[in-house]
Amino acid sequence: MPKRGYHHGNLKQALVDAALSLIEQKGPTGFTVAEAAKRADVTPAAVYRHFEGREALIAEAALQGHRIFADLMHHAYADGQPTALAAFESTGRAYLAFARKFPGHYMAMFESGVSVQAHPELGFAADRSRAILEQAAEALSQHIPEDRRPPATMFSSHIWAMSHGVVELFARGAPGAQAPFPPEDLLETGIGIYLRGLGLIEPDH
Amino acid sequence: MPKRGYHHGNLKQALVDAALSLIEQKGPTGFTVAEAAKRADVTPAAVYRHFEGREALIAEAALQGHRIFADLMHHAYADGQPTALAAFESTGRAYLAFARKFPGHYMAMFESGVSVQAHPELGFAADRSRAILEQAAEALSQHIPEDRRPPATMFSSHIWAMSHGVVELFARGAPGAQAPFPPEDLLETGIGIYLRGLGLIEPDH
DNA sequence: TGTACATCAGTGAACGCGCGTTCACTGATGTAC
DNA sequence: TGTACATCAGTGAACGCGCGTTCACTGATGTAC
Repeated sequence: MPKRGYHHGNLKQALVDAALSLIEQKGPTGFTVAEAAKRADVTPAAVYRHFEGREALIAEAALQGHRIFADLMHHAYADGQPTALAAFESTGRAYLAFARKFPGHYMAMFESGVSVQAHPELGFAADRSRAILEQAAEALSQHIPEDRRPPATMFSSHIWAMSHGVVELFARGAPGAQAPFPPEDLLETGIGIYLRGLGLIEPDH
Repeated sequence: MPKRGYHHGNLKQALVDAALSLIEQKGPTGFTVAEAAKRADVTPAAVYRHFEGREALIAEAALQGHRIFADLMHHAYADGQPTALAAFESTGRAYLAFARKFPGHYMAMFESGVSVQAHPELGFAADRSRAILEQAAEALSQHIPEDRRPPATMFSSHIWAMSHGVVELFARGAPGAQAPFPPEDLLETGIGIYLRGLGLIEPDH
């Protein structure tokens, strides 16, 4: 157990952590201020020393999620090494890996209903990871003849959409969608076929 | 105004409709029994003459959504006419069209958190539309040489995932994802590239 | 057609509950001298 | 090092609220004769 400094020591983070595990366990709506406070061994009122209210707490959790995610994407991209193609595929996989490893963060970010309008920091944080994927797409698109090269933002959006769809439909308890294949395989093959369609992988490789 | 038969006449459906428009306006969590009853000009208690409770009402709304969706898919598929390819592409588009035309139903189905476990009818209803997409994929896959033909359920899953991802990320107010392109175009081009990857469309057509 | 009775959709009032939030407070920690 | 004071993180109790749900009821409709 980490030492407690001033009073609780690190209540703010403890509350975020409690919220994250609550969201993970009970779903995006299953989180309550009272319960989070209880898990942090603190009175509900203490929450308001660190957050403006319930929304702000979820927003902070989502924000931390976006940061972790962007770091993960950055690490996966690895400055385009060893090849633009491999780096791009890694970033695609990173999406699913993130959802698997940080389900609480993932839910806070995409399923909790926090609005980006009300919390612009969230938008900026999300931009960071999207920018990495777009960078990867941009680098990769250099390998496509210019006259039939789609905009990089377009094909990064495709990958983003496919990744998100695989996660939502097959890597979680979505209605009517038991996974016919492991989500990892599904995403891998899906991205593979898509990249072949762009002429970036040899047909029948 | 439709005539009222016995007492209200058709309260059950009126409640479902009220719930759908509430969900559409206030989000999946913004729906309450009291508010739905109010919109149907009825006491909250009356709801319990027709539904076991709140969950059951949402489940009915979702169920109706699945039926509409399956009908739409069926219509889009049109028994594989004029070609297997065109029919398949139509079913892909149907997903987005449905989300656009029936946002309340869509949200009830995919974002309201009703569990398929607790409501098996939902699972069966969802199976119907999935089966149509798989049928379309199966028919289309006959055009791929057998030795490099992926399982039909796999590539229907890819399309399903891409469609769902496009809808969630770009056709709705999802965090950090302002649409760089119209969702319809994004889905159209995405599916196009994917099908080219499968060798079903001429490269550079 | 008329009357007596059965059915059951919707009422009105109330319930217990847990929620997010507030407020004056207390007491542990940090700081000035 | 010791004392006096300031700060402010967390307390404890309470609030108003809207929720989902229940219950005995009423009165419109349907049915049997």
